[in-house]
Amino acid sequence: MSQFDEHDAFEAAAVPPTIPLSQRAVAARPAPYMDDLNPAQRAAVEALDGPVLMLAGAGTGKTKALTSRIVHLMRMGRARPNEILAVTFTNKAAREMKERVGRLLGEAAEGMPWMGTFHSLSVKILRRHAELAGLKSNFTILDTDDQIRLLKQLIVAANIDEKRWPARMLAGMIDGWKNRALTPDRVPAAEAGGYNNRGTEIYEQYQERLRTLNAVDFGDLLLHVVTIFQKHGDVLAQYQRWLKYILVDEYQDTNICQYLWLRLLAQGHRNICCVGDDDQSIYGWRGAEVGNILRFEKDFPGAVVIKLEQNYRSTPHILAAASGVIAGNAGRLGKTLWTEAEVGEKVRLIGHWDGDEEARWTGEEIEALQRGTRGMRKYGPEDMAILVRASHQMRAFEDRFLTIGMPYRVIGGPRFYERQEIRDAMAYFRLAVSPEDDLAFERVVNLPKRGLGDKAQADIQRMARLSGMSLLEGARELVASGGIGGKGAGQLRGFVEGIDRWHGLTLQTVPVIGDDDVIEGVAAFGTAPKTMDHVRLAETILEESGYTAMWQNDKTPEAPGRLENLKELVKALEQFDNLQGFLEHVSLIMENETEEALEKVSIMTLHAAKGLEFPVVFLPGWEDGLFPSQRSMDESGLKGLEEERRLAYVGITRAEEVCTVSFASNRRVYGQWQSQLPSRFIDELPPAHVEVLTPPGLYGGGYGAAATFGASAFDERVGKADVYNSPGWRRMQDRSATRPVAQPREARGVVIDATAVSAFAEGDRVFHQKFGYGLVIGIEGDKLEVDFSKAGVKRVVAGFVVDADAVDDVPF
DNA sequence: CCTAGCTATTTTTTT
DNA sequence: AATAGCTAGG
Repeated sequence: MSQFDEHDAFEAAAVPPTIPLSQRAVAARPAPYMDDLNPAQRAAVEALDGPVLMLAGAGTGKTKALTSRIVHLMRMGRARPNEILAVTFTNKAAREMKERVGRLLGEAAEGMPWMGTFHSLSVKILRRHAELAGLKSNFTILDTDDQIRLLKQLIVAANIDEKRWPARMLAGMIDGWKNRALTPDRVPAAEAGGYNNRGTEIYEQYQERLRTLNAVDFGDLLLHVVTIFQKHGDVLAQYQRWLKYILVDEYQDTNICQYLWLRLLAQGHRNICCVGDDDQSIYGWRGAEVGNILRFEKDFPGAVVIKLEQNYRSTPHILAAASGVIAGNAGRLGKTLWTEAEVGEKVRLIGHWDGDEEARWTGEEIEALQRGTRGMRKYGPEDMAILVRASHQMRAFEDRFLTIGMPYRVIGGPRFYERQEIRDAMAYFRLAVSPEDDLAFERVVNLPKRGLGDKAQADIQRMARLSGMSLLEGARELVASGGIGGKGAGQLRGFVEGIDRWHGLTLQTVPVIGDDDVIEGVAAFGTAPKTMDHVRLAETILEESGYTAMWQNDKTPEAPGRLENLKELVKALEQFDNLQGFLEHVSLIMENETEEALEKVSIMTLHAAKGLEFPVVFLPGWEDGLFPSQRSMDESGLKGLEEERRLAYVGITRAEEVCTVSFASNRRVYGQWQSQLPSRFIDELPPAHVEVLTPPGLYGGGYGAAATFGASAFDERVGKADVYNSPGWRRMQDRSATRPVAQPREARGVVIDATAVSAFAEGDRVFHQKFGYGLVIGIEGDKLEVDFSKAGVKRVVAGFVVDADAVDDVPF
C-alpha cells in the first residue's frame, strides 16, 4: 500500500542510491558481507520490508545479522544512512554497532545520525521540539540525586512524613509510571494510594516544578517524545516520513513507553525489525515488558519471525544445561539452540560449607585451570569470570583473590559520574553554564562549608520565591538587602560573585588551543585572562570555589582518590569543545570505562554479564533465597521466579567451554549466619549434562555437613517434608555416590566438623582455616574469641575451628 | 553549625 | 557486617 508509494517517492528524491531500484534483482549477486552468514542470518538480513522479529538466542550472531542488515539496506539502495533508525539500550551497544557497520562498509559509518540509545535519540528529538513540552531547547537533564532532592522538598512541603513515605520510593513509583507512559492524569486510581493519597498530586507538582526549572528526568526524555508524537500528528508524520527503516536491539528489554515510541514511528513505513531473545529478559524489575516481544506478531500483523538458533559460543553440554533450565518457564516463544562444537566438559556442580570456602575453592580452581592441571587446556585469568546474583557476593571473592594474589577486575559497581565529588564538581560547572540552575545551587552553596546552614538556605529560598527569581538572584538580593548577618554574608557574597565571574568566562571561552603555554603565560602575569579555554575554566572554578582545597584538607583515606577523580574529570573535558557539550554528554553517558581485561579474572553480576562471553565461567551462590532471590519471588511471584530462571539461563550461556555452578550450605546474610539450600535451579539442570565435583575438605561422607541444613527453615520456605527429600539434595547424593571423590587431586584444608560447637574451652589451642593457630580466650554461645598468633584476636564461629591437635591428623 | 554516635536498612542497573 | 542517614549535644 502507501508503503510502496513512499519508497518510490524516496527513490526519486534520494541522492543517487548505490543501486537503482530497477536493477535490484540483478544486484542481488553475493555481497561480501553476506558471505559468512548462515541461512537464518541471511534470511534475517534479506527480509527488508515489513515487520520482522529476529529471535536471536544467546551466541547466535545477532549483532552480525543486525549490522549486516543495515549495510544491506544501504547497499540495496533502500535507504540512505540518515533514513535508518537503529536503537539500542546502552551507549556501548550503540558504539559497537557503529564500529561494525563501519567495518562492513569499509569506511566510517558517518552520517548515521539516528543510531543511538533510546535516551540519546530522544534528547535529539526533544531539543528540536522542546516548546511542545513546555520546555526550552536547552533544558537540563537531572540525575537521580537531583530528582530525589526535589521530591523530598515537595513531600515535606505537602506535610507528609518523609520517613514513612521516603522520597526514594516515590521516585521509584514515578519512574515506574513513566516507564508505562503514564502522565499524572493517567495514573490508575488504584495505584494512587500511599503518600496520604497524594502520590499523583505530588507527581503532578513534580512535573510542574521540572518545567519551571527547564529540566527533565530520564523517564521524561522518552515520555515527552511519546506525548509530542501523540499530540502533534504533523511532527510525528515528519519523523515517520524520514525514518524509513527501524531496527531495535534487545527488544525484550523495552518498556511500555519505549514500545509506544517505536510503534508510533514504525506506523509510517511499517519497516521495523526487532531483535531480541525472550529468554534473556532480565530487566522486568525496572519496567521491561517481556510481553512486548511475546506480542510482536499481534502488534505488527504480517510479521516475519526468523529464529537464529545456531550457537557459535558454547559447547553442547553447556547449551543443553541452559536449555534444560529455561524449559521450566511457561509462555516462551521457544527456540532450540544447537551447535557444531565439540562435546567438551559437562557443567560442573559443587557444594561448599560456606561462602568463604566457596571463594577459596574457586580461587584454587582458577589457579589449577591456569596451570592446566584439570585435564583441560590452559586458561589465562582474562578467560575466566565469576558471575554473581547480587553484588555483595563479590566481596568474598575479592578478599580471597587479594590474599592469594590473583589479579581481578570488577565490572559494574559505582560509576564514575555517580561519585559524590564528580557530581559536586558537575554542579559547579552547571552553575557556571546556567546560573539559574537551582538544584545545582542548592547542592554546592554550602560545599565546602561556608557557614550557610539550613537557616541561611531557607532565607535564600524565601527571598527567591518572593520575587520569582532563581536562587542565585535570591541570594544576591539577600546580600544586598542585608537580610543575612555576620560571617555568612561575606561568604555568600563571595559565592555569588564567583558564579557571576565563572558564568562570564563561559560566555567567552575559546576553544582549546594547542599551545597551553600561552594561556599559562597569561595566567602567570596575575591578570585574570580575558578568555580562557574551558578546561582551564573548570580548574579555575574548582580552585576558586575552594572545592579542591576541601578535599586537600580532608584527612580521610578516600580523599586522595577523590582528588584523583577530579583530575580525571578535568582531563575528560579536553575532548569537548565547551562545558555545555560536556554536561550534555555526561548526563547521558553514565557508564564506566571498564578496566583493561588483560590478565585479570572478571567479577560481575549476572546482569552486567549479559552480552559478554568467557571460556570459563563460575556461577556461585546457587542457593534458594539468594538465587532465585527471595525478594524477587516475594514481590513478583511466579513472574519473578521466571525472570530469575532467565537469569540462570543468561549465566550458563555466558560460558564457552567450562561452566561451574556452586552453592554453599551456610552463608552470612545481613550479618547473620543462615543455613542455605541448593537452588531449585540446580534440580533443573539435566543430570546427563552435569558432573558433580566433591570439594576437598569434605571427605568420604561428602555432604555430611548438610546435616546442619535447617530443616525447619526449609519447611517454612519451600513447604516440603524435609531436607533429605529435596530433589536437588537427593540427586546430589546419588551423583556423588556414582562418582565418588571426583577431584581430590589438590585437596587441601581441614575436615570441618560443625557439630563441635561446644567442644572448646578457654585456653584450648585451635586451628582456623583462614587465620591459622590461636588460643581460645572467650566463649559466647557458638562464637569463640580466639587470639590467633598471626591474625590477632578475632571472633569466629566455633564450627570454623578445629582442635589444633587434630589438625596434624588431617592430610593437607 | 558541626560531629560523634546511634539506628534502620540492605537486589539486580541503564539512561 | 557495613553503611547511610539522622538526632542530640557541644
